[in-house]
Amino acid sequence: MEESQALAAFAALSQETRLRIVRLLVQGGPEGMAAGAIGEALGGATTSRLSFHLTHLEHSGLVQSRRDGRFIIYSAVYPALAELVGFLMQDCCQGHPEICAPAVAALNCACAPTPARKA
Amino acid sequence: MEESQALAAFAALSQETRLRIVRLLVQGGPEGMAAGAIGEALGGATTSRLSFHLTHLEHSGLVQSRRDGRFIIYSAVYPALAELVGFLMQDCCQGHPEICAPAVAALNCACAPTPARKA
DNA sequence: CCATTAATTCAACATCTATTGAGAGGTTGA
DNA sequence: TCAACCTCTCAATAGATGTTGAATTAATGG
Repeated sequence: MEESQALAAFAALSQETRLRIVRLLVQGGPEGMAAGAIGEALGGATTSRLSFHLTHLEHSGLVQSRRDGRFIIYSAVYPALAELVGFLMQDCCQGHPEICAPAVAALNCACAPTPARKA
Repeated sequence: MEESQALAAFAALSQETRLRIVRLLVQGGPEGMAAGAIGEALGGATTSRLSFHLTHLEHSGLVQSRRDGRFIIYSAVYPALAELVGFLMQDCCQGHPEICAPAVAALNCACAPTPARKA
């Protein structure tokens, strides 16, 4: 992953509305959600504001969209999120896993088994 | 982790100089690096600019500092980084690990054994 | 105690970013 | 085709952020 992409992604995540959208879509799974549904879930966001942030997120590569009839469905781009995390934590423990192992354990994701969980 | 902390952290990471500093410190381990050494490693950054960004990072919680004689040593706060990632990816697979497992595998960190590595 | 080294603070300026409200583009079913 | 619906685009404004250079604080050694 290139630095410029990472910067764009972090910039996208540094805004309240956008961070909420990304977390919503991450939890929403691959099916995604229509723009209107996202707006309802967030509450109190004009359509133009929402559109601005969704476009921003799409340009950052963290979110993708497809049209379904009148709706535009947005969904999280999981590989992009993972690459971003990988870019940030690259070479985090230089042969000394004990340094960051407890930190990584905090990931608390069912699909990233930690030594503690022994999966 | 609270949303406001996450927003501050992502904002900190969305700036070129600061992202480079964090990655440098992540790779630098718990011992940390003096402000001057960080400046040299980055190349071409005035001391005031560097100080501005280091202070910004410290306020965000991603980096901590301690004085050692004339030097001020900065180091990464690993648990904060992990919490941030956890906050972003929370409930990313709602019982369907196959959705984000390949993504998480991209983490590529020796201290986060993936199913593929069977550690 | 003075000179030197290390790093921070401050104010001013330029730049970037988000919000708002009005209007326009596509899509569907009658 | 028309009306209803969902969403996007645009220009103006207000607010937040980064850079610069000069001055300042703090610690060390002679």
